[in-house]
Amino acid sequence: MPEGPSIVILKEAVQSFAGKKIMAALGNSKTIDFQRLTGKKIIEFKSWGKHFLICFSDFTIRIHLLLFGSYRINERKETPARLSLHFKKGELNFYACSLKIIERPLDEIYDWTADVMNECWDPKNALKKMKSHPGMLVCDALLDQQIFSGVGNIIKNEVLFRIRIHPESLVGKLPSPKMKALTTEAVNYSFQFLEWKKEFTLKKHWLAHNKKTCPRDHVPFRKEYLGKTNRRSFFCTICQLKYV
DNA sequence: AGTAGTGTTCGGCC
DNA sequence: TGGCCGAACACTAC
Repeated sequence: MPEGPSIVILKEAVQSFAGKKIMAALGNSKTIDFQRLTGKKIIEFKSWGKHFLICFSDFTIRIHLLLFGSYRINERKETPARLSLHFKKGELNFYACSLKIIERPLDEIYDWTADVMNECWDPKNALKKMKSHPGMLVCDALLDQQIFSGVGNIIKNEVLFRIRIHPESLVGKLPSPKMKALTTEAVNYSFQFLEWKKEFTLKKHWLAHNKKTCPRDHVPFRKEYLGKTNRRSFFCTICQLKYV
């Protein structure tokens, strides 16, 4: 489910509920006051990276699907919903997700230029942020939601393979064209991810993630748990250069 | 059939 | 004070 492009798919899928009034709200969430939602009109749906945002006139529900979260539109699962929104016609159900009410205006909270899928995305800001952390590993930089909001582990592995950079390269040691390629490919692959996910052909197009052999050099991929968060990294030690 | 993982937060511990 | 670690979430795919 949950990398940025999947949230864009969710946002598109729920558009019919934009502008609609919530007739009833329920679920097993401990952080949501369901009373507050009933009778409220959804102004619009937004997203920031992996955050899905349901906007009302005076507050916003932030939904994060984490690793296992899921949703159903006009359908229900067996398990109890964390948040279930009922409309005059249809319903929207979320499961195993993290919910939070945001009271402040979103523009005060979110840097829209950091979201690789957003039209406000600005690579100059990403470059500036990376330059302020020269000792950071590129694998950590790509997963840093303040720099590349929406990028997850699959996108990280695919981007680094495509631009031939070793995940343990230091941000400050990347030649400037490689820095640029990082920002360009993070966006480019995210939109390819979006299209392939819609076609249900995402996995078929993986070149590195979960793969055994490098398609360029025909040698085994390294599989290591790297970076601050010890996430799975698949990389080729021949074609992916380590800048240190 | 068991296990790891597209992610993040939080609390405990050193 | 801060960084590191495990737990929690609950399901699917290999």
